[in-house]
Amino acid sequence: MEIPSKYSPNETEDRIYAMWLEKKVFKSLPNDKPAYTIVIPPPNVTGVLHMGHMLNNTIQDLLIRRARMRGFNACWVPGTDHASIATEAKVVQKLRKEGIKKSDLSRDAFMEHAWEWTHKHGGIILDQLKKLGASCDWDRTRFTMDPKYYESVIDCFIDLHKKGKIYRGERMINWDPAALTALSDEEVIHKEIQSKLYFLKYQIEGTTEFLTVATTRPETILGDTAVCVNPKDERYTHLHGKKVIVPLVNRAVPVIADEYVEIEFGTGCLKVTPAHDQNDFMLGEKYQLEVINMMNADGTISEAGGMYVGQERFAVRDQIAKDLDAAGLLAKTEEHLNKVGYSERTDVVIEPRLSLQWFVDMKDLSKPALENVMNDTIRFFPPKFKNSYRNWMENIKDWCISRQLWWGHRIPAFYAPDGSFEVAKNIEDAVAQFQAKGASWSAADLKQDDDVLDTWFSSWLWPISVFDGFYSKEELDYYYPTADLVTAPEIMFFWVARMIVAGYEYVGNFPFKNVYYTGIVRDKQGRKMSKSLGNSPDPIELMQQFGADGVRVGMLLSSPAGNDLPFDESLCEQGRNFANKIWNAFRLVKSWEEKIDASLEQPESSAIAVKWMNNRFEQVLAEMEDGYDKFRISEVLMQTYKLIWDDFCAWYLEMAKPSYGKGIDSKTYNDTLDIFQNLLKVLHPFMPFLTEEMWQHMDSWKNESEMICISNWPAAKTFDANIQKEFEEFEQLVTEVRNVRKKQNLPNKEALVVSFMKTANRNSSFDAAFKHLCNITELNEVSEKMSPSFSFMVNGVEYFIPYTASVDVEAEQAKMKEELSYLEGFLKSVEAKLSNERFVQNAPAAVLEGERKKQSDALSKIAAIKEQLG
RNA sequence: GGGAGUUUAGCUCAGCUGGUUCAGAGCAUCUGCCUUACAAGCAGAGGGUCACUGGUUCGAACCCAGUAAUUCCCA
Repeated sequence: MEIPSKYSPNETEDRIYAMWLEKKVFKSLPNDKPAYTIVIPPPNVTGVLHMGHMLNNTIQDLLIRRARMRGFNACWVPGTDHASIATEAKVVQKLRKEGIKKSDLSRDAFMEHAWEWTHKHGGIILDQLKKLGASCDWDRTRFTMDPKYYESVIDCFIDLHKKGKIYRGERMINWDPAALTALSDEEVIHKEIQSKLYFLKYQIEGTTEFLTVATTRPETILGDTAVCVNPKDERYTHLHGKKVIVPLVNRAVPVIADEYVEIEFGTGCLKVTPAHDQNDFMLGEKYQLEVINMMNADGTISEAGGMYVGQERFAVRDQIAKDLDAAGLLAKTEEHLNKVGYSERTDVVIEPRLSLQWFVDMKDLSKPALENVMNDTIRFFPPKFKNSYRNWMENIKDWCISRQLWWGHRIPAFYAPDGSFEVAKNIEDAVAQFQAKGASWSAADLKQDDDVLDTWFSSWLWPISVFDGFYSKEELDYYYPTADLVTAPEIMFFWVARMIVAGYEYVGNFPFKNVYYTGIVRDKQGRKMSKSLGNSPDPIELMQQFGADGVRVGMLLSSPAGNDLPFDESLCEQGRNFANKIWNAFRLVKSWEEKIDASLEQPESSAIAVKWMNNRFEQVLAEMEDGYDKFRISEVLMQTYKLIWDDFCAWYLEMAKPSYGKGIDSKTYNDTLDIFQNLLKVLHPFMPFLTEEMWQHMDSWKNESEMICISNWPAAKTFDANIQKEFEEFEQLVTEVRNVRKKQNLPNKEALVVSFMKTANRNSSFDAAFKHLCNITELNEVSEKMSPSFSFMVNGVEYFIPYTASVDVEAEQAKMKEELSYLEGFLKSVEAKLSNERFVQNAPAAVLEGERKKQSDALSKIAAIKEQLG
């Protein structure tokens, strides 16, 4: 069979993936084996694959594939998130393009559109993950709005409400005036904005004096109900208890004194607008101030504002500044840098708004979640994230979970006409609950809460609900807690922390053992990849260009946990080249199949090569296992890369390769296949398609296991560090000979004679391989130095290769002199150290010995060069 | 304003308990090769004031203090 010299992933990958699916190798059901479970961070149901997903899912696939090969019952649960606000925004946008306004639709009609959209776009991302090679158990695909999942979210709400952990209250929340919904603190992005500080003049009642107040939001004077100064501020002591007139509005409001006010900021006077600022609200409660809600939900001025009614908030800001100025009530304006909150989804400025919302009381719920991360019951990689986790958890605030949206889990609260309500699973239960309390409302009287729950209020149950854990313990007991969670640090608070909270509350145990935080994928200029910048490559195109394996390697080559990944297509190219390298190694070994000569004994050079390569494999395997334990994924990949490219291809295969036209002995051939097989196994998690394709081409491998993805991970064996030391000596020797060949322009075809100075310490293990690799006919021991000849020292032994006619003797001598002066300098520094009494007294024996060896090596090299120079 | 990081070769990063793993890797670069697996390759080579300033130590990329640059999180 002819195998092409270039590996073409496009022809291979779909075929291999189809085989895996057909053989159901990713399927997991509880059995006798230990479980190894990962739940996917569910992408938005209508999302498309971006580079962040690629990184994230490559890592998950790598972990799950390795676990599968190590004999675990590996279960990777895929699924999607309904992404309440994000999806609803997309649907609203789509309807708008069709000329339909959301406000013109009934809730049911809107939901129909939303489901239609979900069915049309949902699941695309999961198909894209298949291209990547993701070995999910697709039969388990979950969606956060699946009927059973939906039910678990509602039951969770009801349960927490019963426990008194969920309450309804009027609070200052973050209001998105574009999406017309409340947002959690985590959905607000603070940006530093150059804005203006307006200095407004408030007349002191009954005088002609004015008090100047600085504000960034002059339009909110419409809602002013007090002015506050610091009690320690002597400038204003005389005003305590007085009243001032709000400019333009002409309302008299009290001057109150509270430590909250910063004396240094602005004029030291603060206007208090309890309905439109978090801190003002607090002051309002403390001093029982009137609350004037002067803004509508959409950010326009309300009737209560009394002026500018119906106008947009920022237009009013400009207008009111002009009007104040015209009235002589604007003292001045200053440029001012301040932080303004923006909606994560709609990017409009958030309004603090007073409204009735549902909250989860997080104080007690969060305690076990904090404790068990701090004591490493749940481990974070990298651990530095424990700090910010603790910071957040120690200052945790109640979680606003209601959203004024339709797409999501509708809050199970039913209101009676008198305003009382019951939290219940359905309207019948609600009626019964009312009746139990003596209120005889019928179903027709009741109205369910219009709002839905925050998306994260469903995804925080993900590791439980994907196993139907609220209704059956069977799968939960087997798969939970899961092994690893792979996610972005950005959603540590949104999601990771809350899953831990829910885990302890509902299962009494952590949801995952390890959390691996990936970095953010950035472009070459260090910018975050985003749609608006257009700097994100299309993952599907990348995979077409470099193969899924190439892209996987590219993603993992430089992504230590928690570090950002500066992405560059050339990394994928490196991955593709690596695939091709292995492919060609395979072609070589495959070609030996027909060259096996049973009459041949295994040559000594091959025997040592096999011995070394096996030993080397064990050594690197041990390093790799250690790397995996520490989640140092890119290091493990690099170790694998070098093991295959350098050790196996560049050294082993060259040593084991028969001379041109010669056959190969069957022992070397079989040994090579065994080595190759192990290499493919440890490579498989990184490059699943390539390794599976090669596996399928080799019958003897298929005898062990039908597919590499379900073969057995190599068991670690002991290794001998000495063999590696001897090899490194041999490596140096080969390099020296190659250099001599190069200097003399001697091709490898021309055989050489090499001599070495007689010594007791020389190790000859690799001599056969040395002769084979460097085409050396004779390796002679001599007792006198040869001249004229090239000479070099390897581990204290001096080697000689006679000059040929073409050598530039003077240039050679100049080089030797240079080397000599370097060595003499080096020797000096070593001797200086050794003559330092305090060093000799304090340094440990091993270090001292090392220095003495440096000294003696340098001395002998110097002697050799001097002799050579004559 | 509070907190957490980062700074080592042109680029991306290792460097774990202060000392032979100590200045390293991959990529890129340069030189020579289409050598019978692979030019998506092979062989060889060059490249660093470990951000800066001080300190501790026989000894510092590593520990301490300060400075600068930079990233992120929280308010």
